[in-house]
Amino acid sequence: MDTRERLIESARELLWERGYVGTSPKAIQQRSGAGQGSMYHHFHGKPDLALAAISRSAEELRARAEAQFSGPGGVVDRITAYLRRERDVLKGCPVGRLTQDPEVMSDPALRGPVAETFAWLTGRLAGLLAEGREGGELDTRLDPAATASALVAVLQGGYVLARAAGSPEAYEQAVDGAVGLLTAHVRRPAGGA
Amino acid sequence: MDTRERLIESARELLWERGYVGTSPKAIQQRSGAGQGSMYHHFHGKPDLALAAISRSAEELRARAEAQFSGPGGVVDRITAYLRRERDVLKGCPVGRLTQDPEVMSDPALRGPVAETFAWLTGRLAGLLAEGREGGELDTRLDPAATASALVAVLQGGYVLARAAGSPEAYEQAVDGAVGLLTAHVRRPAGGA
DNA sequence: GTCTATACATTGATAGAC
DNA sequence: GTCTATCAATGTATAGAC
Repeated sequence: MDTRERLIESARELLWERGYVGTSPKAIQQRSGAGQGSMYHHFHGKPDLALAAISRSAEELRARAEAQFSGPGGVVDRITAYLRRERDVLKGCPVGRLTQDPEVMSDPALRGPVAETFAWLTGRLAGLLAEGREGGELDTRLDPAATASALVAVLQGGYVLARAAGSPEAYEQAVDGAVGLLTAHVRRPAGGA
Repeated sequence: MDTRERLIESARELLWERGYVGTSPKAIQQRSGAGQGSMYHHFHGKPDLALAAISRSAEELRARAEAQFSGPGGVVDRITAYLRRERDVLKGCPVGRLTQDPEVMSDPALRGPVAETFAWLTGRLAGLLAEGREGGELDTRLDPAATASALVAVLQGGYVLARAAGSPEAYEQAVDGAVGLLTAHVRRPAGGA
């Protein structure tokens, strides 16, 4: 991994752990093993490097989610697999975390990837739910868009509960609750993969 | 309002807007109109003042929630009223926000009020749901504890979605989705206040 | 109780040698 | 491309006068 790459990966880790305000260029340099001048050679400054890091985290989140959404099984199976996928629960969501950072939200360039990620995620889930409803797997009374938002919110809020409690179980309980509520809307099992 | 009080209120606002790492003693002093020495006379330092501010925000959240929980109507009415209560959605949750702050979570004193708040909130909601189930208002298949966690998570995650989208509508959509899912578990309308 | 002065570390960046 | 100065501003306090 070259210097530029190490800088991006170190910035990603630190943004995840400490957010934008809590992450200094110096800390990024030390974690990556790069010197002062090296960082400023590859990037214009902290915002520029942060943009590279945020964009990559957003892409990664999307790719990992898509892997579950396009997997085998019925719509409810795939959504449940996504919710229950193994996660670093106590570390929180590397993208959702950034919504709490005023400096990220006030900079359109940094904010862009965050906004796009959640727009895509809720849209993709809404599409799956609509598919399940049309295929007869889900109750017709279920509102795909609203339900999709609620499911993404349970994930993001589950991280908050887990961090507050200091235990991943709080996340799992929230997901159990969401899956339990969703299950009441299942009309018939999926027709298999 | 005396100086000590103005310091606490200014710290509360800044912690809400910018988090612990993003809030400097200097900024608190300027917002409150107090001088350097004045702040260090009333508090031992930043963590001490932050503890006072966090404790008060936690108490306030609890009081406001309890006002809805002990209000009129059936269990589902009261929970829905709580979820749909008017909120400064784009500002986020003053307590939940702190879970993203590594310096808050690593200090047991600062973390305490945050952990207690969410433990109380999910417990209180679980109690209401259990009450609704025993009274015949809710389906017996509904798991009170898991559902309570999911509802609190929808709130916290709804804030994240709203901030990402830059609009309170994202929060409202998530709440609509949660209420829609919960409604499927209602067996009969509540017996009135 | 409040003020001003002082202090020392960190932040975010630039300059210029190599 | 990377390194070592250097820098002005900010962060988080302490000291001591009033």
